[in-house]
Amino acid sequence: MSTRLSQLFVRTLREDPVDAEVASHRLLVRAGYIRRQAPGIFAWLPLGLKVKRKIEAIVREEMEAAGAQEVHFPGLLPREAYEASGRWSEYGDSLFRLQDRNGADYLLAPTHEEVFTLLVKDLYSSYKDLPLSIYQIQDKYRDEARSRGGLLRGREFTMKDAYSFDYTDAGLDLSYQKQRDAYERIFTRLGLEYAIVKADAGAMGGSRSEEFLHPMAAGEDTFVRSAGGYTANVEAFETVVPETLPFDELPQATVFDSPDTPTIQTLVDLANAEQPRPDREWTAADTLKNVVLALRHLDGERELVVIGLPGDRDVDLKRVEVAFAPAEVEAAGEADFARNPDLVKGYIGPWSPLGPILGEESASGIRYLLDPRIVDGTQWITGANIDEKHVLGLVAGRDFTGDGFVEASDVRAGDPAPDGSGPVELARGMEIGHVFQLGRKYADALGLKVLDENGKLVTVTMGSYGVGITRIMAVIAESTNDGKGLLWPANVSPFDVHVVAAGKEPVVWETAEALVASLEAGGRDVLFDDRLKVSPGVKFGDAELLGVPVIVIVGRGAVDGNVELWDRRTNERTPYAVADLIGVLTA
RNA sequence: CGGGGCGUAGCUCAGCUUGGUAGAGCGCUCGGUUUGGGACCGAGAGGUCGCAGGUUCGAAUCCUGUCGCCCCGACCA
Repeated sequence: MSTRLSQLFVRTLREDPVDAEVASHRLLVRAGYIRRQAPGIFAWLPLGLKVKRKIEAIVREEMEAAGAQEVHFPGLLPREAYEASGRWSEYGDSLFRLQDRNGADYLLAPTHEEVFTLLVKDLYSSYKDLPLSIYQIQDKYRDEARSRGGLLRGREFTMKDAYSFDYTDAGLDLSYQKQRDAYERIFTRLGLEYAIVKADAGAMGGSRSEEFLHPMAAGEDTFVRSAGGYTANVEAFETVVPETLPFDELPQATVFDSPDTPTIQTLVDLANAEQPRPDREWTAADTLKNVVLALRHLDGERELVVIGLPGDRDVDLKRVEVAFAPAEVEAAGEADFARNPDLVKGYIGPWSPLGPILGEESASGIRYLLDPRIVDGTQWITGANIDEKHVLGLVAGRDFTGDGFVEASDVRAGDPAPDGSGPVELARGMEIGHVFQLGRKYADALGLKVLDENGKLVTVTMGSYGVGITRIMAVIAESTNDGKGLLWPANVSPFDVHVVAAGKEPVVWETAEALVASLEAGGRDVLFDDRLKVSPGVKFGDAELLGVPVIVIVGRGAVDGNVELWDRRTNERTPYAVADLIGVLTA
């Protein structure tokens, strides 16, 4: 096949579009691959479609190799299924909802767990039909609070979503592993570096979950990795719990005056000045900070919860949200404090001279959750629940206890990995794939059961596996462009060869035409820049912008039957006799 | 949701302070010259100045409102 640039539906832009910030977005628009239609929604031009389809083809091949069969669902779905799974409300504002002429509720699907589950329920009722893996490549809709980065996070995007159905846990493990292996092959074929990190299952429910993150500065996820090979999303990072300490010999806690201590640092300074420690200085890590949060539950109830954590740590909102999902989390406001006079702002602590203040069994009745580092026997400086007073030497397990532990503190470089593989470092990454075991959440909600070998009804266990096709395209563009333009890996490039005719002599055009025909005959997909009145400079610039990695220049040398092979990646130009070049490029 | 910025030709922008017939470059059309790194000359086409209201003889420009878009942030005793 070949395409003449003079006929191709494309217009390259000389200047950067003003609304595009990240390189992939800028270049895809400038090179005429996509056009913005609405915020986070793009139209696809021929070049963009070609690349997208090549990525899809690779994903399809690996899905089929993994034993998954392709199906296709509508993007427009009725409310009922999502009502049954609870996601009509759980998805919140991110769901595009609409109504038909009769006022019936519909949605534009953000993912398809429900309808896949229902279809399998419709058709299958025996363990003999399982395992089953089916997938689709389809456009998804999510009304993102803030779409960004062009294709990196859109409101309409193409996703490959696969679902596995098993009737045993072992079967699910196997199906999960097959998809996970397929993902490794997909990203390897696409030349994308990736880290597999433990992830939180979030609103999707379920248990085991891993994300494939491509390390990149513009990434949206922060993840941790240790030299010893541990990787995890910060949301899923598990704090290493210290040993508990004996506390029988410890002195009683003492209350001390602490006016003007609006921050942890001022508190630490005051303690060092007036309550000095013999062996070392007090630090922020000796203080117990109590953060008041408000949870908004699905049923609308507002619950205050206090989180106790070492004073040198901050609450990580994302981790907190995961910990309390599906409830939404926000900072407690003035009104919350007004309703709970037990909480003395600035001096909140689990204990006061009058007795326990925090905890479900305490005076306030407010749930009190602790950072896992606050183990029995640890001693703390914390608020005494009296204005301008703190307490020193308050001992966990003796003077106060929490209602449980919560992973709420921020994760820092240098924190120990939970598997003992050493300290972790933090990195930014973009999620390009996600595999997780849904378990029986959807099957339970929607009643998907089969008869097992013993004639007993068992609930099916499911997995769900997503790859963002359009996001991958942006990530590839992001990681391979070189400032002059796009630079595609050969297996997703819109064309195999980009032939540039530079010059106006008839021999140039005759040579170029013949070359294109030969390459085409040799099975190559060729883009031929046949624009007669366009100067060579413009053609070279466009060739660089479009990003086909193999460029052939037919110009001055054509008279002697010579052309140049231009390697876009290395920028090297190598002269060839036409016949030799055809041999090289069609080998 | 909070903060900042911006809406004028297909694209990138000027004009607005100080109201007076809508501008430039690129792109596009026609003619001609040019052709190995974004050529040149000449002639053209193309805009409800985001929208609504107001002030005024007169509004892209001043006032009010509104809508939209882009970027950053979203938690803290």
